[in-house]
Amino acid sequence: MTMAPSDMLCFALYSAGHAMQSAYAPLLEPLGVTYPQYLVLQSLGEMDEQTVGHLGAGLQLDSNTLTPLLKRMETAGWLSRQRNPADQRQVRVSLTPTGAALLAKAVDVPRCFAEKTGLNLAELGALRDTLTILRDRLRPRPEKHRA
Amino acid sequence: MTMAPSDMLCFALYSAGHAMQSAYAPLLEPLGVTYPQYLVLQSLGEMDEQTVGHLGAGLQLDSNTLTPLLKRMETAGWLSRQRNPADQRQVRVSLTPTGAALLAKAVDVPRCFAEKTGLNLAELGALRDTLTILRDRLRPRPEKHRA
DNA sequence: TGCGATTAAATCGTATGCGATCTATCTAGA
DNA sequence: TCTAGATAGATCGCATACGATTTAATCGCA
Repeated sequence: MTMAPSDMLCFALYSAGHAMQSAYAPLLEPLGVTYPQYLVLQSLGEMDEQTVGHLGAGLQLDSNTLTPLLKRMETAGWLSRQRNPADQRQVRVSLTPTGAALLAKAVDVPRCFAEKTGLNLAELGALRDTLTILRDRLRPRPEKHRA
Repeated sequence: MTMAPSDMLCFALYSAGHAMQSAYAPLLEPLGVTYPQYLVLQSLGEMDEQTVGHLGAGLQLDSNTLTPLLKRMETAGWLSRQRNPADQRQVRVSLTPTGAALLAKAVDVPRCFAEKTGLNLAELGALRDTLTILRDRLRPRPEKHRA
């Protein structure tokens, strides 16, 4: 009796996450991007010129993951990274025309993925909300130095 | 308008999965195991003497991931790997007494995690079922060579 | 019986994630 | 003004994931 329901929830989350990426793979492979790279493109599509930190806040990733990832994407020609002249600590990331074109070619990807899930819009939204709430409970905001 | 609901579902899944592992981390760190290693221990606790392939079927991982992971766990003294004399292609994995003791020390981990989620048993079960269904839709069984 | 097809792991290469630390820069206060 | 502390990224090391390929062993069937 080592297996408890909670246990299975964690595995369900773990394996569903992998399955999600494997479902995205055939959609993204023709474009030559990985799933995390696709998230970066999408995020920059929503708001260009983000700093590494801002991008990381949105994607829940730190610079130790983002910096190498962004450098690979810069090498691929999809984005540019430049220090903020007003604050040299910051690096601003922006889409290149090539990157924007790539993102444009990916417009149908989310819909294709949605079809694979077999869920309707309401179900997709409900599951998303549940997962988002769960995530925010499990990964509390850093809160800086909480008073 | 590049962001569609389906899109956000995938990110919710992605980030919730990471958050889940980060919530497990402080529970597993004292034991010195990673989350995937914990899954292996748990799986062997349910059924000892599994082959790499059987373990992989349960955890949805292939030998390219499992072999190195199992070797690290063998080095740590938690499990043993031996070829099946009846079929030398197979490797049977089993818990050592040390590994079994480690698993025993982890009995409370699932409950601690469940508390962090703030969900009751029914909610945990419902979410698990939804995710499991979704996962199986997204990662169809290999089906061998489908007729 | 013998050999080509299958199967089970292992190996290789690349891309994440992330804890811990380092470096450069900026900011605030004595 | 000058420096201690805070910030933003970058770097390092290690552990997954996984596509592609390789190797060893077994099986199926002429």
